Amino acid sequence: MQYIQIKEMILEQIDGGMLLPRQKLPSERVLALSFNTTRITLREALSLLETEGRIYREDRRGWFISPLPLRYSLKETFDFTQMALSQARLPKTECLGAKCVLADQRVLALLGLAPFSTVHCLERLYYLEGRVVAYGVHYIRADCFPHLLKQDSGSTCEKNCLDHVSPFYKETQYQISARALFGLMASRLRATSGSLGLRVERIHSNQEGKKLDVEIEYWRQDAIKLEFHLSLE
Amino acid sequence: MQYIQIKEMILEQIDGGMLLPRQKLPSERVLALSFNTTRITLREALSLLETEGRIYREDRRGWFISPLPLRYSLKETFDFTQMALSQARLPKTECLGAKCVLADQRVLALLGLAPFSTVHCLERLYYLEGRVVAYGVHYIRADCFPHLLKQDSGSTCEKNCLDHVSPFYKETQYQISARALFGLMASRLRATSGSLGLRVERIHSNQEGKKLDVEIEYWRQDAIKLEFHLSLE
DNA sequence: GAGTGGTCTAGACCACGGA
DNA sequence: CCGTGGTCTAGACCACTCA
Repeated sequence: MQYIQIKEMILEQIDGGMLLPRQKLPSERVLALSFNTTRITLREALSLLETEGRIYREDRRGWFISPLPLRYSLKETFDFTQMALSQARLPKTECLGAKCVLADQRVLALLGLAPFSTVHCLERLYYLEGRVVAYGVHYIRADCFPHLLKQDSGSTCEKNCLDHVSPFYKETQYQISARALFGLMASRLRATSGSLGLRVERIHSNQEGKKLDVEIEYWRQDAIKLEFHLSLE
Repeated sequence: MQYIQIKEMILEQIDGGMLLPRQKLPSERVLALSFNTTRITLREALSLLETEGRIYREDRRGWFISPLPLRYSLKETFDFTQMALSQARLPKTECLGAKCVLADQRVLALLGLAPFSTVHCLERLYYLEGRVVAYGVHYIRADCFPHLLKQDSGSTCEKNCLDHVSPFYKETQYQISARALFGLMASRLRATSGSLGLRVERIHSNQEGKKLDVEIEYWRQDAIKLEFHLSLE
């Protein structure tokens, strides 16, 4: 169980403040040498630290120290910028695209739509202190909000669409699961293919129980800590 | 990316119904041979499937097909038996111990207690169709519920303590995170040391905002899918 | 006691990132 | 172009599980 000891030693360095958040670790070969072992064993130790959320990988770029996770509060609406700022973090949201498209099978099912329905589709990347931490896609029923994207194609993405949609929210349905990140998703997050991510799905319904929109986010595993509270009344 | 293809081939077997839930896969050596590769590469493919929640490991026993995950609804109170039964699953709860102890540092902090406070501590294992899926520990303020364990030491554990405590619940605070399973925790769940688990923490407070108890659960990653809903009023 | 998974060694080649 | 991480080979030993 050599890799456990290696893990502990690296952890000491981190906890001792020798290594700062987002700092790059030495190369695998160098680390393997200094722990007097092979790359395979060394990688075992690194993977363990990755699972524990203490370090993260950027595909082909190396291993880095994880910053403190963002506390992600499960609320009716999701406002990344405000959530980050309130925790003294530096957020950035990048818009990847906003268009009106035919809903695919999965979206049809999630929103309970008839075949060939159209939805507005907004894709975003979320950054903290310059590091990509999540990819999010937002599908909004086009029949309920026909002019959402048409009015001002440029700024709609920056300016939160939520302003138009959220006033109608009555119920919010969450689903959370651990998922492996692959292909496009992985590369958008600069993650190694097959690494673990957290999937957060949020469906909103209005007063009449009609499903208005669905947001799906994929987070880097170490980037968030989920929390929320309920109160009886 | 040979291991991706191997993963896909195994997945086909599972989805094709050739392999049933909780059934054991052939040994790593046999699989490596039949895919004409080495154990290391084969294990890469298996780890990927594990991350995706399609198969799971029992420490030193082998790899098994994952059953469908239990839908875990985040509510004010947690009733494993009822949750499982309502989804046509076969639950079993095993009590590992019930005693009154001095609260350790961590529990003191979680419940906001004064040093040297005592708490009732109940430990349980949760099974589905005979497979261990979670370990849970429940700490309850002893000063608020002094006679909880004294009355009938034997049956208290079976008979849910919740009956005594839950009527006072007013607020519930959840925290969810991905954690690596180690040592005692791993062996209780028959998991390989270092494998991924889901940690669910739940703190209940009463009308006056006083924290009454905290439940901490560690779930095998593939065993549950978290969900919940909110509604505005 | 046979076979298993857990761990480890000592290499290798390739494609990509960054200078 | 160099060094990196991603991937892979071909073995080995040990402690444990299970029949």
